[in-house]
Amino acid sequence: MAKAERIRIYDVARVAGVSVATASKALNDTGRMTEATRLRVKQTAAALGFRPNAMARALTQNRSFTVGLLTNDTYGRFTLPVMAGINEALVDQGVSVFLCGIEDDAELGAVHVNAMLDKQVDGIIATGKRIDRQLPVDLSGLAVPVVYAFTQGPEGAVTLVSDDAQGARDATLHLTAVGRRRLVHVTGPDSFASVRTRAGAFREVAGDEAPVLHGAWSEAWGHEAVARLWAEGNPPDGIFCGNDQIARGVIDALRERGVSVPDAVSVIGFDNWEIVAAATRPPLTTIDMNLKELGREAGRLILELAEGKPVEPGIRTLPCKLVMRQSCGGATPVADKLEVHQEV
Amino acid sequence: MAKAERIRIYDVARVAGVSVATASKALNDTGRMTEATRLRVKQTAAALGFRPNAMARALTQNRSFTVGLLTNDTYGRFTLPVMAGINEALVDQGVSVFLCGIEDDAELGAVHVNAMLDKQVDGIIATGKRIDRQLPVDLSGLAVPVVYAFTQGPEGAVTLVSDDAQGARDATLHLTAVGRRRLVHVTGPDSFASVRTRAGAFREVAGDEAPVLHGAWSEAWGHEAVARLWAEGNPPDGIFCGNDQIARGVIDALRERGVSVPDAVSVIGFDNWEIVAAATRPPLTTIDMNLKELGREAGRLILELAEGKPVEPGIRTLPCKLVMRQSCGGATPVADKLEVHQEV
DNA sequence: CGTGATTGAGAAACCGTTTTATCAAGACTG
DNA sequence: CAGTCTTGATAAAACGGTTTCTCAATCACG
Repeated sequence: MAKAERIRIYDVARVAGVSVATASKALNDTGRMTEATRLRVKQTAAALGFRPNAMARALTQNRSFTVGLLTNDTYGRFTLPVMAGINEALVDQGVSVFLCGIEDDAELGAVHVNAMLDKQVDGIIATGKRIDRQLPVDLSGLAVPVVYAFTQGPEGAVTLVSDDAQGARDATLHLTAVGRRRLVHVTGPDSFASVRTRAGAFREVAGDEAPVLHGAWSEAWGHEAVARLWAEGNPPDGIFCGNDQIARGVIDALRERGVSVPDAVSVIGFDNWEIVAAATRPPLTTIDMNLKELGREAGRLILELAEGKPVEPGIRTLPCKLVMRQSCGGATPVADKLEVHQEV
Repeated sequence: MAKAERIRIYDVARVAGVSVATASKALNDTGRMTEATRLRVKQTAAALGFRPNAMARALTQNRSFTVGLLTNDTYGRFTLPVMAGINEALVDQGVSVFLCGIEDDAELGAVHVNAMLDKQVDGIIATGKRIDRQLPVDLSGLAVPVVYAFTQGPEGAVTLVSDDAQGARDATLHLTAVGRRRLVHVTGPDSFASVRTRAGAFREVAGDEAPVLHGAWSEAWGHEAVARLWAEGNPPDGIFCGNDQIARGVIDALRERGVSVPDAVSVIGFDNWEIVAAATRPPLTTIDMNLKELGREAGRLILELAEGKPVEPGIRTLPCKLVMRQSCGGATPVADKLEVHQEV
């Protein structure tokens, strides 16, 4: 469509019969001039299909309308929803996002950070796959603002995390709400902060004696946990799993044992990884961490920082929400697609 | 670390006792000068920690060292490996990647494309979740080069796809290699070009009469297909599935029926979606589409195009490769992590 | 009606590079 | 030794915008 030569502001000015200075001011709604002139310039620009060269603009304003997103989450399980939220918050402002996957390689991280800085990013958002670990790069003392989303930042940084405690509490409360009394929590390794937080919240609701089983973040561990629980007497009637993969393993194992979900046992997961949660039989009731909203918020914050507005440092906690499907019984099952995309 | 003021080339020039022109040429290995001068400038630049302002550079060279990646694959199943490859090919060249998810929204697509063009991207790579569909944006006649990776481009475009036929052939051959004779193909909807290609290749090897069952791309369909196949007499002893999710459904259904995989039946998938393939019991032998390599190639091509080098248009086909795990028997099972990351 | 304040618009400087054109000095050439 | 060729380096002009000054024309006011 648009071919060869790009329209420059110079062209707009000439056609509109004004100087470039006036044209610039007209288009940016700055400076003083007749409303008529401003309108004429704007219409001319629109008619000519003028799109300002972002590079030139960046050079003078020292703003590139670009932010960098750094992640070490290769599969994108966490990064993609966050990214979607960020983009959503920024696209209207004309801000684009550089995505850089850096594995856990410090050197690669440094390379990418430098590339970003060279490109004059207005800010950097760091995100990861684990809330209690820092990325293998030092982002402190950079000339640009940094926001940490779903990964740990240094003291005094602006950090966004989802509310593990509230999510775990809601999950456990949901189990009690559907009438379960013998609750257990099957979760990941004790070394994860979020595991400890969730386990704490679980016991807050289920009682200090309620069992918590630690293992890997895998379906296999879900199977094994069920084997253990059913080997002892008095198996649970409500299982809160640390993530959806464990939950899937648990549900599969229960079916293999002939234990009905949700009739005999309710199972609830954590993450709302749709690809897993929707494939379990029955579909998994789980906790959604609202990562997209977290991304949106991160986008908003980095923008404010980039514009020089003051942002209070510290950890901001965003609520999780319960997504009801059919693995807990009790509630009316909701159509999957609907529920998942229903968020505001 | 690096604080307040950035070092400009002006500073380097002053300290090195040369003009900015000389400094620029020294650092870019252009122009004529004593080797001594060149070296002195370079050393000064290094000592001062000079990093050129990419915006300013972009303005003169009309190259931003930036490319846009457009995708409609929300889950990142296909996009992320492609992206990883692209980044790998480009990071050494100092090129960064804008990632834009555009769902299937034409308007959103246009917004993002325009944002990219404003930022003077050197090229755009379009990728998607389906090889036979175009993205809902028109990228033809743009001022910048475009490469299509794993998505359909218009006539005469530079397009990269994985070799569905070869992959399907290899999968089927593998089933025969482990001694299977009654083969079936359980795959996705007939409307997908890759489904038809793979089915064709399957029959090429397995015989024209070999059954092909079409359904959804889901575990549920895998279950149902098994139910159907075992309802009739003479069930298959080798099943080639159109993707890993179907394969997982098939394997689960077989276990529920007490049919041993791989003793009684061999199952092979397609995609090598590790999160699925590694979680099936037994782990899934499957076909890897080499998406990362596809991304690398896309990166290389877009770079050549951006540099004005001639690139022959047309469709380039990259080979798939067989990833052996344990669902087919026959071969020595390979440790999962090893196999997956072993690629060159 | 003269004078100071306000308004609308433009000229020019600037942002940090690259690149082109220019130029002085030294190296050949005949 | 005068004239031409190289060579190494520089000044200045881009690149495409934004922003700061400056200034003439209009307006308000006593």
